[in-house]
Amino acid sequence: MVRSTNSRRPATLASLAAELGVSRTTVSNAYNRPDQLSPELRKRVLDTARRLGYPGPDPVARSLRTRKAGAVGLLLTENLSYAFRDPAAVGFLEGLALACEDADHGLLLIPANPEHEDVAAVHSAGVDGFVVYSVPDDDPHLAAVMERPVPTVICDQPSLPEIDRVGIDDGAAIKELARHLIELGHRKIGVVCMRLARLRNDGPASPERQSRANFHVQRARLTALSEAFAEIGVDWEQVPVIERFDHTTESGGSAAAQLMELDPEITAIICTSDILALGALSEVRRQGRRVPQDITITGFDGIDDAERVGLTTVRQPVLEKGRAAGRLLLDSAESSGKPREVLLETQLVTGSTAGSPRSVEERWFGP
Amino acid sequence: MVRSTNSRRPATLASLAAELGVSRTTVSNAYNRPDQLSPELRKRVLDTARRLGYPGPDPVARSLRTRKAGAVGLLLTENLSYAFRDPAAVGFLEGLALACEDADHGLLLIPANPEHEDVAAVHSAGVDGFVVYSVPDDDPHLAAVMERPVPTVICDQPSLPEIDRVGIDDGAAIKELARHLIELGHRKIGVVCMRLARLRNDGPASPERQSRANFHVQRARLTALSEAFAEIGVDWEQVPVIERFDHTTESGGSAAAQLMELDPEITAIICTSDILALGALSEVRRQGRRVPQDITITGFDGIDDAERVGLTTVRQPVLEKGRAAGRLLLDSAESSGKPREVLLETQLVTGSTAGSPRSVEERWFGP
DNA sequence: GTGAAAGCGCTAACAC
DNA sequence: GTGTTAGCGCTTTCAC
Repeated sequence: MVRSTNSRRPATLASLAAELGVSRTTVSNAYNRPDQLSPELRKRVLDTARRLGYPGPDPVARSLRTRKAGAVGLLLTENLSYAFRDPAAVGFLEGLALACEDADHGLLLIPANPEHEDVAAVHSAGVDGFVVYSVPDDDPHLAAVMERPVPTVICDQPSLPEIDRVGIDDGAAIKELARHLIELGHRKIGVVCMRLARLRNDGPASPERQSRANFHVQRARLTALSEAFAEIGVDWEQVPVIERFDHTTESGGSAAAQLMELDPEITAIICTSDILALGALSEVRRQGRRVPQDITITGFDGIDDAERVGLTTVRQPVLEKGRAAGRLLLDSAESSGKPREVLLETQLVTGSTAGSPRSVEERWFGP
Repeated sequence: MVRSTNSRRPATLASLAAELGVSRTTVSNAYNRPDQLSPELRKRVLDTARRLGYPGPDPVARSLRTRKAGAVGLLLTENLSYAFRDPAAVGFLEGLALACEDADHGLLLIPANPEHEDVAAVHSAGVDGFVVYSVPDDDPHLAAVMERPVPTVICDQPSLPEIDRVGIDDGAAIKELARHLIELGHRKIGVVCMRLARLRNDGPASPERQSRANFHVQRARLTALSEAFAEIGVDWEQVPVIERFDHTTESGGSAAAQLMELDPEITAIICTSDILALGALSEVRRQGRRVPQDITITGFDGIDDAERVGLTTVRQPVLEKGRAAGRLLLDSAESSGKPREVLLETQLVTGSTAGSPRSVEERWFGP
């Protein structure tokens, strides 16, 4: 196997045609419409192409002409490499890749560093459409995507009126979880949540900040929690909510610590992701507390590691989300104008990290 | 945020220029060379663009003109979605994504289903270069990549004389592992390896098949093992090697079972990947044998799960491999003609799954 | 079954 | 600082 040449592109469709003494159309047909010319001629074309080191029609030129790139662009909130760190994101990617593969499309990961406002990468992506995965509603990259005259599907957030979307019912899902905790008897809880805005903020999130969150999913979950607990008379103003910018177990751990220091009386820590919950779990145990006897911890997502340690959480079909997003995008032909929305089912997973809170007496004097 | 229009592309650089009564160059400059025109004019151009719903220069047309796509293509052995299942592949992807991000390039995952011979996806990828990750030397997609007149870097396999490559010294790495087992006293071993050719084969791999393997990495490891054991007088012809096509823990488990049935006397199972080893571990334990007291098991890669369970293995820097491959490709300008090779360091990880074999007496009558 | 003509939308010299 | 010219390499009616 020898590389034809390392130098400058040697031959074009036109030069090949000239060499052969046929028209460009014929050469083009040899590649794209074999039935439009005699097998002999086609063979002659292809053979000469090999001899001249002609690599076949240039994909970019073809794209320009056909107005198809054969690729789907993916925009993520985070550094590209982050996408490979978060199991939920990896699951989503897998599903999306599956859908692309089925439709013979490539998947272009777009470098959209959230720290930078530079949206050039979005502008220069040669794609037939975009999938946007969980970005803040004021993300400049998202705005750039919306400007591109190609179909777009958003997964999770934001929820835009005109745009196809796939997601879950975040509110309903976490409400089910909240009711589970309420039934167990929890009244004093604390919350650890992911970033609520594009600017870093690590610490307590006031109710104002919560309701002003630029991440629709986080906002929906917090709102639903407040509603669920309001139903039993808990004043949400008194519920500590700790925000973390980085989505890591370390963040989850430090947030849990901060929470317990802020209000030692809480009997449960609700985390808006499994990653955060896993970190909280470690931290709580490091402090010598038992779960769930001393404190209850819950997550969200249903990643493998969570199930492995028996975390009480909400399982969402991340792979299906990716696949649904890809399908929606690649079926855009059928899009009859009105935006479509796909809501996937979630499932409460009652693990071993949630239990009934002990009474204050029990806490101090044993069961 | 409103999508300018959902209909057909409304404006082009030319129509914008006409509308403004300026030349196309000026409009182009407004986007690409702000310093080439007055700020006022630029503003007027951009404003009119917004008004007309002009989304900025078409990326494909620009690519055609500039001969740059701003993207790197990635070719994998497996279905795209597999890449997200294998932790080693995910690590590689992360590294590669990092390198691409640094260079403001996108990463295009190319759908190259190994079951199909259809290489159209390779032909239609608008990229500035390819990274090829661990494919068999007779892969038709690889051949298609080699035909494209763009730089290419291969990671792991195959090892082609003309092409830049990044990898590890597979032979040396596994030899170190082999010597470790030899020192522990193992003489009767069995091997579980990954696929050796493009066609499915699940079962024993003869020495001929081993040396004819289309996967350079597997071949190198098997050869090195045979050499290491030859040094102490072990006849490699007698060493059972079980091949598995699918790279899963299930495969590892069934292969281990097959191995033990084939030769109940083996005291160690060397697996050529952690995934296979993890599967072997489960199977062996399921059969009631203790590791390492009853049998020794080793892996290769150093994935998180392996370290978690204390697998004796070889750690290789998967993320660094991805990053190195990306850098090599994106630095191709500096490529002075002669192919470059980057070999990364590996490290023997002595975990808790390798120990001294018990004597036959001990096996039957206890220690 | 084959060819001629007409661009797809853009950028880069170079001249003004 | 702005415009003119000349393609980048290809596909696609539509005649022949």
